[in-house]
Amino acid sequence: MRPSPQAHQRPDAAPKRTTIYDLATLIGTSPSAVSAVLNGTWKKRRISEALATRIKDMAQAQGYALNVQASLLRKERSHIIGMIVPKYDNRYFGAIAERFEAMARAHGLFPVITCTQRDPDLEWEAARALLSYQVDCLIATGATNPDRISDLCASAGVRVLNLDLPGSKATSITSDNHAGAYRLAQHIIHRVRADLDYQGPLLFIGGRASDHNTAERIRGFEDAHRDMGIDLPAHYIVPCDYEPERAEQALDALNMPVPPGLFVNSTISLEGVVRWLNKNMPDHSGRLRFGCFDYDAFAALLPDNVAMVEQDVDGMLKRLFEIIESPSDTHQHIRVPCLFKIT
Amino acid sequence: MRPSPQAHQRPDAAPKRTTIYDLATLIGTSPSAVSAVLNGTWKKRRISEALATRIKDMAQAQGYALNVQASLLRKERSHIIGMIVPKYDNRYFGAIAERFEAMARAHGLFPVITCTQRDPDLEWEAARALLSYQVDCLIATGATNPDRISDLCASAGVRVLNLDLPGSKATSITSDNHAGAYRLAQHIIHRVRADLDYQGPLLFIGGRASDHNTAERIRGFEDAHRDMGIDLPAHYIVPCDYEPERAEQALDALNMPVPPGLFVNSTISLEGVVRWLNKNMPDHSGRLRFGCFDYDAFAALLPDNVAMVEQDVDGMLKRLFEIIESPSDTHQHIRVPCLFKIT
DNA sequence: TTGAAAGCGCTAACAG
DNA sequence: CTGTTAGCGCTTTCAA
Repeated sequence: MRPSPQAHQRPDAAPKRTTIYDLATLIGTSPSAVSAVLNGTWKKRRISEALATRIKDMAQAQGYALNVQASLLRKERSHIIGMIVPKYDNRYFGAIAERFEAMARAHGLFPVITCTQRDPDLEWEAARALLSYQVDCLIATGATNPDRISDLCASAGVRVLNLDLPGSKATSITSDNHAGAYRLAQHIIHRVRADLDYQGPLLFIGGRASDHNTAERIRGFEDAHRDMGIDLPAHYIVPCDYEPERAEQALDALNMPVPPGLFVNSTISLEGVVRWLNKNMPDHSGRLRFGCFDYDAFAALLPDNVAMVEQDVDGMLKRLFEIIESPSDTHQHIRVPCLFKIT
Repeated sequence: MRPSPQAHQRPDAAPKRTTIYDLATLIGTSPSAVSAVLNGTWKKRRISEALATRIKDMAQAQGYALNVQASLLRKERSHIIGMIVPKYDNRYFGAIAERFEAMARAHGLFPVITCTQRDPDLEWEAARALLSYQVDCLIATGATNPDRISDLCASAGVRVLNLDLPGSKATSITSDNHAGAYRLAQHIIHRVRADLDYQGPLLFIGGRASDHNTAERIRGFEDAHRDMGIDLPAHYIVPCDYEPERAEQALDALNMPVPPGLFVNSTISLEGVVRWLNKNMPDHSGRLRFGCFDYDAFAALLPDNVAMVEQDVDGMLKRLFEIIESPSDTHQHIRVPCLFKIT
C-alpha cells in the first residue's frame, strides 16, 4: 500500500497523488467499483448505497482528485473547449474570455483559453498545444491567419470556429463592422452639421488597413459619406495602426487642419487623439465632435464624444454556442449587430 | 492501417487522431523511435538523422499532434502551471493573466488560467479542476479564501502561491497597498493645500472594508493624515464597495458637503464619482482635486485628477517566478511597491 | 451486486 | 542505432 499523501507533505519529492487503487485497497474493494462510484455511473452498475458512501467518504478523507489525463485517455470526447485570443489586456477580449468561460461551463465543457499576443507563430503553436490537450472544439478569436488554424484542426478532425475575425474555412462570427461604422459615421455627421454647421467629411483615424474589421469599418464610413452626399477625399482616411502614439504621430503629420468631426477606430487610438488634442488644441472643447468604434466607460465621459459603438460580446457568444450545439457543414459568416451608445 | 485523417473530414464521427503507432507503421519503424524523435530525446538515443527527418516529415504530413493526456500520464511532472483569477474583464487582472501566460511559457511551463467570477465556490471548484489536470503549481490570484485552497493543494502535494491577496498558508505576493495609499493621500493633501488652500481631511471612497487590500489602503490613508497632523473623523472613510452605482449612492447619502480632496479606491468607483460630480456639481472643475488607487488611461486625462497609483504587475510576476524557481519552505508575504503616476 | 482484465497513447528502461 | 515491453490511472465490457 502506498503511503497516504497526508503522511509526507512534499518536502521535496511529491507524495504520489491518491488513486482509485489506493482507495480500493484502503476499503477492500475493487478499482472499478471506486471508479464507478466516483464518476457517477454507479446507479446503472447497481452498487450498494453502503459501498458508495464508504467510497465517497474515503475519497473525501484522502483528498482524492481525479487524474484527468488518465480519464480522458480512456474516453473518446474530452469535453474540453479551447479558445485562442490575442490579448486579455483589453476590455473587449477580456469580456470575451470571461463570458466564454462562463458559458462553456454552463454547457458542461471545460474551457481552456490561451493568449497569443497577436503573434501569428504563437497563434499556431497555441492551436497545436490545444489540439494536444484533445480539445473537442477550438475557437480562433481574432486570429491573424484563421484558415491556417482551420486546416490544422481539419487534419486533426477537430471542430473549429472563428470569432471576431472571419476565415473562409470555418464558420465565422464577427461584429457587423460595416453597419456599426455606417451608423456611427452618420451620427457624427448629423452632429457636426447640427452643432457646428460643418458640412465636410469626417476624419477616420486608427486601426490597420490590412485588418479585415478595419476594412469593413472604412467601407461603412465611406458608404455613410456617399449616402449623405459628402465628398470624401482619400487623405481623410488614416488607418495609422493601434498604438496611441501612432494616432498622435498621424495627427502631427496631417497635411490639413484637423476636421471638426472625428471617427476614431478603437479606444486605443482615441487615447492618442485626446492626448494630441489636449496638447495641440487646448481650446478644442466644444469645437469638435467625435465618436469611437469601441467602448470605454471613462471615454464615454469625455466632452464632445457623441457616440460609442460597443461590440455585442454576449450576442456573439450566444450565437457561437448555438452553432457548437447544432453543427452544420456549411461555413457561414454570421455578423452580429453592434450596440450603439449615444453619450 | 488506420484511414488517414485527411481521408474523411469528420462528417460526424471523429477520424481518430494520428498516433505514434500510425506513424510507425506508415514508415515501418517502431513507436518508441517515433516517440523519441518527436519529443526531442532522440539525440541521446542516437537515432539516425535519416530516420529522424523521415519521422518528422511524416508527422508534419499527417498533422500529428501529441496526445498530452497520454504523455503526462507517463511522466511525473506535468509542467502545467495553473492560475485562478477573479475577473478578466478588468485592466489589472487582464494584465496579470496576459503577462503570466507569457512568463510561464518563457519558463517552459504550460499556463492554464481559469476565471472564477469572484465566486468562492467556483474558486474552489476551479482549484480542484486544475489539480485534476495535474498542475505542478497553482497560483491563487485575488482568492477570497486562499487558505482553503492552500490546504487543498497541500493534500495533493502541489505547490501553491497567493497573488494579490495574501493568505497565511502559502507565500503571498501583493502590492504594497499601505505605502501606495500613504503616498497617494499625501500627494492629494499637498495639492489641496497648495491649489485650494484646504487644510481638512480627504474623503476616502470605494472598495470593501472587509477586503484585505482596502483595509491596508485605509491604514495608509489614515497614517498619512496622522503624519501631516490632520484630524480624520470616521465618516470621511466610505468603503462603499466596488460598483460605480455604489459610489454615487454613497455620495448622495453623505451627511456633509463633498470635501475638495478625494481619495478614490479603484477606477470602478471613480467612474461613479465622476458621474455623480457631473450630475450634482456641474461647476466642480478646478474646485477639487482627486487621486485614484488604480490606473486607467482615460481617467488619467480627467481634469483635477492629480495622481493615479498603478500596481506593478510585471514586478509582482517577476517575484512570483523567482519564487517558483527557488522554492523555500517558509511562507513569506512579499509586498511589491506600486507605481505612482502624477497626472 | 461486484471484480478482473483489457487497453487508451505515450515514455523509458532494457534488449538487441 | 533500433525495437520490445511494461506500465502511468482510468473506464468499460464481460464474467461471476
